[in-house]
Amino acid sequence: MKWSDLSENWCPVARTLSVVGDRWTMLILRDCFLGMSRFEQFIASSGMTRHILADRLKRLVEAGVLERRAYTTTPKRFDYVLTEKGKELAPALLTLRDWGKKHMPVRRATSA
Amino acid sequence: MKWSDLSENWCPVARTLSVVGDRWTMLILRDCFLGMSRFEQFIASSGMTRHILADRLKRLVEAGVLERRAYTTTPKRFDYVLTEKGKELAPALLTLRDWGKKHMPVRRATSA
DNA sequence: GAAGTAAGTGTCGTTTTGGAACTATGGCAA
DNA sequence: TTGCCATAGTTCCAAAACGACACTTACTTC
Repeated sequence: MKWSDLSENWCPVARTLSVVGDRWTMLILRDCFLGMSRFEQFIASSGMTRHILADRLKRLVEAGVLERRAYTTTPKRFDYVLTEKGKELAPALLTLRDWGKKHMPVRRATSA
Repeated sequence: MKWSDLSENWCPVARTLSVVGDRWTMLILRDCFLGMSRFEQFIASSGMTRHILADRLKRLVEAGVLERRAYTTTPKRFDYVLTEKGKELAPALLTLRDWGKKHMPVRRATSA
């Protein structure tokens, strides 16, 4: 893997993937679109490890897709919210969702 | 990573990602849409290692996104071509491309 | 019969990941 | 004012995935 090498690739698809080309990253974004914004929420929702979540959030903030905003100063707690750039990933998530609905039916429900 | 665990997830986005939620996988699909179909072509185009390419192709074939077709029987050579299911990922690739064009400008060209 | 091509495998050392515990800071409650 | 809980991470270790590159197999061509 050369995460960052892709960011200067001639191909815009590759450049996009340098930011969101990771299963966990996409799931974080999905959760953001569902209204989540906090570390523990992402953990509970996605099943990823705290380690990876911390790493992916950092990358997304660096990439300008999410913004890290303190919502309390005293114990220093943060919200992660979509920037305009991040919000414009909605169509991508929606096409992935549509494809999944059509081509990846669930055989047995895992929760609902 | 729990590649396969996601395939039965309640969320269609997650299920889709269980198949294509990987930077290399997406790049292979991009190349397919650009008309490529052979091992060495993918290698030359994407810069991934043969090891990973072999693995991802196998997964994509298992997922029904690509079809592995022998184009010579004597030395056993194969083409990897998009199935209908695979072709329907085009909108997803296009939205990723559009986002990349808009939000991930190239600072310096790497090849062209 | 030596070299080239296509499609992988094998090996090996380095990264990344998964899992779980640990830290820091403050709230609340007894 | 000690103890427990919540949030947002960080640290540690073992296991899995990855990157680089050589090697294989089965032809073809020179």
